Amino acid sequence: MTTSSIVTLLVRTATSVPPSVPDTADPKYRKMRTIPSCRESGLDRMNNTQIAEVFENIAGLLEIKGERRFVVVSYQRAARTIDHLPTELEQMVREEEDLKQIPGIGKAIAGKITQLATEGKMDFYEKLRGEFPDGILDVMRVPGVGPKSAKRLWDELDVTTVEALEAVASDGRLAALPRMGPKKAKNILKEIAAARTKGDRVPIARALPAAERVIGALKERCPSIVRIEPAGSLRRFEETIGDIDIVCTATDPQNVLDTLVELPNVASVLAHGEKKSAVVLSEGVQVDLRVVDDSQFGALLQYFTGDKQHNIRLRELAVRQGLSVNEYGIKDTETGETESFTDESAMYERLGLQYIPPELRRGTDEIDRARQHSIPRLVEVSDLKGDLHVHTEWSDGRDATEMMVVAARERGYEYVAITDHSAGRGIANGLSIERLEEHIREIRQLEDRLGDIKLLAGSEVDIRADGSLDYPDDALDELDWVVASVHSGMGQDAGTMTARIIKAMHSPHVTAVGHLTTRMIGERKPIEADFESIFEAAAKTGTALEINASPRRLDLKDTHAHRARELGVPLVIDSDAHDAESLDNQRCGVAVARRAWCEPKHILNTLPVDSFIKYLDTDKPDRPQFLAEHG
DNA sequence: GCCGTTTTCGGCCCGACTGTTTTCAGTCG
Repeated sequence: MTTSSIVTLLVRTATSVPPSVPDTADPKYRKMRTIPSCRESGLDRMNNTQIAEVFENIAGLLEIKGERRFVVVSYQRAARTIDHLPTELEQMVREEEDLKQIPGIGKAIAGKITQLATEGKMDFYEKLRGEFPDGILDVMRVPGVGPKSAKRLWDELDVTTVEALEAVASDGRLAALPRMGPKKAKNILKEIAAARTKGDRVPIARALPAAERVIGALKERCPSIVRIEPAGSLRRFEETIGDIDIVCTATDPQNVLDTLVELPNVASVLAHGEKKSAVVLSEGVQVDLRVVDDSQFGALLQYFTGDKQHNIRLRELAVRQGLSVNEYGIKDTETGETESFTDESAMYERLGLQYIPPELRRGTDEIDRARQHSIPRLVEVSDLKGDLHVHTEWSDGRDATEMMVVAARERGYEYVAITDHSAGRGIANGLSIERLEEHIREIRQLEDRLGDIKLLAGSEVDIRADGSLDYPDDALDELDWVVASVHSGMGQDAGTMTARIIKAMHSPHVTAVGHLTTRMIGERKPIEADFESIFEAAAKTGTALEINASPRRLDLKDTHAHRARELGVPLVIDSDAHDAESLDNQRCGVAVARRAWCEPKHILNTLPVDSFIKYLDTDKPDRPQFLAEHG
């Protein structure tokens, strides 16, 4: 089969699958219609996510208006860049930093950001928005409806909402338009219906085990598999996943594709061809499996890993070298010959680039860094020497202390901190002072008995609403490691919350602050606080900040970890395991750290046990300096 | 609108399908 026919097959099956579309009834998408300006939202200031949303909307409206493509693309790129920025733009504007240093942001966009940050509004956006009905972006975001169609539907049928779109698609008016037709109408109705039933993006906590089960099941059943790997947002470790992309090579491709659609937990089959199968699992997650020739694996993996901006930037670079990158390899523009790549790193190397880990592929400055060969060696799971946030059956964990410790030892750790909840966490069976003392004795005895792993008697101590800690000082004195966390009063205003957390950091007993924002991805919103001030206080007081590796939390998130690292805050990657198996959460925390460009030296628990004990023996405010010198 | 070990002006990623058309515009990833 020729390359092009393979592609045809791939894409044909791909497009027959209803893609994940935004649920237009979801309040999240309603919100996009209005400017989330500072005053309207009642916040003190606009955060980067909100600013990014404004630029995304500008791009959409300009597209409908028929603005040149490259202008639209510029706004889109700026939006994405802003969303990934470690520092809040408001703060950068306040401190008069030069926004034009940010890749993708030039004079015009910098000016617009400055107005947004200082005045809470943007004249350009206000005027642009006034030219269109509110719901026009919702209409355009229905798959199959692009900017041109949205404009025509508005002009000719007065369609300004998804409901109106549904009406004209149903009653034949849409089909009657030139260059539309009955099939188009039918597809749009299908997409609207799909958007209403299908969920949003899936938190990585759900997608990850689902992907692993599928890959495991395929490997077990298909001995012909040569290579099989997750791609797309899962491989880049985004917090939420649209669908699970899996790339595979095998000596018997058809067998692999047939096996997928016959797996027991497959709820429905969306496509089943010679090069691709797509299914929806019973838990509601879509899986796309692509099987290709082993010689093209590198290029295809690169292409399907993305992200989109990264691939665009990579291809731009290739063009300047007289080359052209596509999903089959790298084509020489003059000779027209395409070079295949069995692995990604050879492909990057061919373009004069250092290998770029998937977590860094965001189209910001990673390609420039790769060109200078200045991408650092990022932290890996194997660098971790300990886990400093572990629960047992003494509070709300499932397994016994010894079982947790033995499991930690099996993972090669030199030390582990047992950190059950403090007394105030009644719901989590928090330890009274008496039980705490008893538990400490158990931990000391266990350490003596095992002899080959350092155990730290610790606690995850509640930070109360007023910033005091949930154990008195003399109890905290007995502990080797204290993770202080917010578990209640999460609705406090930003000022109160910030002061509360900083007060806890000033306690000499608090070695780290756990899951700073308390968010649960897709379930619970983060606290509101002045994170810049908290990071500064952490650096000053020598309080480590946790990257909580529970995939439901991932807290610190990547941009926060990035900023904390820049400010010299010691970071610690913790599993927050409530059973032995969850100690493996660490890889999720490591992925967050990698997205924050963290090297082993930035992560406290990469220290070998001797250095780690010296760290704890260091005066608290001097600890960041100690880590900088010994990490 | 952004950007420059070719460029401060003239470029700007790539390949594919669908639905509508008789050669292509619009859309998608």
